[in-house]
Amino acid sequence: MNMLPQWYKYRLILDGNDNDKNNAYHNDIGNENDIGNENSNRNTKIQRSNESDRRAIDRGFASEFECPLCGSNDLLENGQGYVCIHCGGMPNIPLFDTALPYTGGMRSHELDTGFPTRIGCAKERMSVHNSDSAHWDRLEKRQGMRAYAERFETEAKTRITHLLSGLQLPSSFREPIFRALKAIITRLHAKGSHLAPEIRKRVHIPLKKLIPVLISCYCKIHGYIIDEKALRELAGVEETFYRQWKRKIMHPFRQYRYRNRKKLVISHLYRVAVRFELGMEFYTEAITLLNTMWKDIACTTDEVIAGLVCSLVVLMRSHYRANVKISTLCGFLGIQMGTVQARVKRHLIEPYQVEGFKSLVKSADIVKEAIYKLGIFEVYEKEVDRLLESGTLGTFEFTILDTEMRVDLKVLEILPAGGAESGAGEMVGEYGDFDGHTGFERVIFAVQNKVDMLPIIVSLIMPAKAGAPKGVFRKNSARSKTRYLYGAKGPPRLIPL
DNA sequence: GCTGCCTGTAGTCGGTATTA
DNA sequence: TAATACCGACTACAGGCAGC
Repeated sequence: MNMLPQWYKYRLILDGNDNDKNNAYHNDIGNENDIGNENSNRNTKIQRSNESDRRAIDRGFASEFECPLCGSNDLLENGQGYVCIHCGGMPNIPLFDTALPYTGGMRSHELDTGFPTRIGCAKERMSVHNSDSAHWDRLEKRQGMRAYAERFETEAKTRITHLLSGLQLPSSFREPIFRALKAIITRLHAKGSHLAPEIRKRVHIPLKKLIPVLISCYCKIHGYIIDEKALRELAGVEETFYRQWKRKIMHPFRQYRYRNRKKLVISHLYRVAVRFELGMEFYTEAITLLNTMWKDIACTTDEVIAGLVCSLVVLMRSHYRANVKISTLCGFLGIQMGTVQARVKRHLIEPYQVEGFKSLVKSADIVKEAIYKLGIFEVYEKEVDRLLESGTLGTFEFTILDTEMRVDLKVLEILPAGGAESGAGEMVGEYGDFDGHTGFERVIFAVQNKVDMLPIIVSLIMPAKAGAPKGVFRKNSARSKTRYLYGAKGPPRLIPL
């Protein structure tokens, strides 16, 4: 305590439980203002003023000279401010406020002057004490309002910052969350609140409880996934309160009720693709699956939808399973694997009546079979398995002409992975046929890159023009896809065709 | 208040990596 | 090589919530 500044001793003297300290304070005020020897009526008025003064000052100082994080009074002064010696918190207490020059015409009780004064200047107090107590009470009320607003902002922002840093969320969330906090408090006490008037009058929620709920809601609205259990533990708020007020706070937010859910889910898909280095191929396939299944799976939370879609793509493409575990993926999205398993069974296995499903990973083949029944993905791996079993080998090339989309299966040239300009590929399997008369539209190659010897699946999808000569197709109507087959490490690499 | 659905939790099992 | 730790997966069960 000896490290605190001289004027902080007033805080010690102002301790209301110590009569000696009170007397010392009263004497101090009395001497300063030279009002100690007036008539009894005036003494009573002064005493009441001093008492209310003391209470007002105490209220103002109580939070500012305590560490907002741990509540300790042991603050260490340094060159820029004060630091709590227990937790290292830095209360927002400036040593001196020199930003605003004093002008004699200003009165410290005026709102919007920006002065951090508490009880006015000595001259002002003198004039007030010598006049009427109503004026004094009015001043005190105004000062109290401003002190509360400052204390509220300091405490709220400190708590928000503490929780954001604990959850490793961007510090840029602080201001919008603080604005939302003020809006929520206004809303809770407003006439138009959804709460009944008699309840509204009694609503007084400690910031300690309200802020974590608000942070959760803000992250939910903006598509950020947080560990709510960690948030509750960090803030020290009970689960029952948290759940109840989360619903109450979320309800009035039109922004949340009418949010673009699909857009938020897609943002989750992108985060998964980046986090697990699955590449844009995973991302686009997940979006395709999401769009196809959206009507069936939309009746649940955004994170569960994202987890369901990502899990399905991972289970469908075996090369992804080397990079990501389903449980890890679910953990990343803040959901449980059991939830995804129940969704898969409900929305995929049961509708398509696929037999033999036991569990998510163990029955990956069953899941894959059900996904193929959606009709949106090519059955690459099954087809290529058959290619490899056939043992067809040979060297092929293809050329694509500018004027017409002509595909010749005798010609094959692929660009090697890694962006090299060109390189010959050795075909390890070949499947399919095309015929402009019959309309067969897909050709699948299994090729082996000579650079890293990885098997790569190449698919050409060519809508055939009825009646056209064999091998001639509509211009710009062909599209191609590539797939790695087995054992690919690292992000998938696409081979441009 | 009941019911069914959705979601999360905790216990358990099995496979794999690590260490003595 | 055996013991141990860790991780992923599975499953039963409990709690919350909305609809009736």
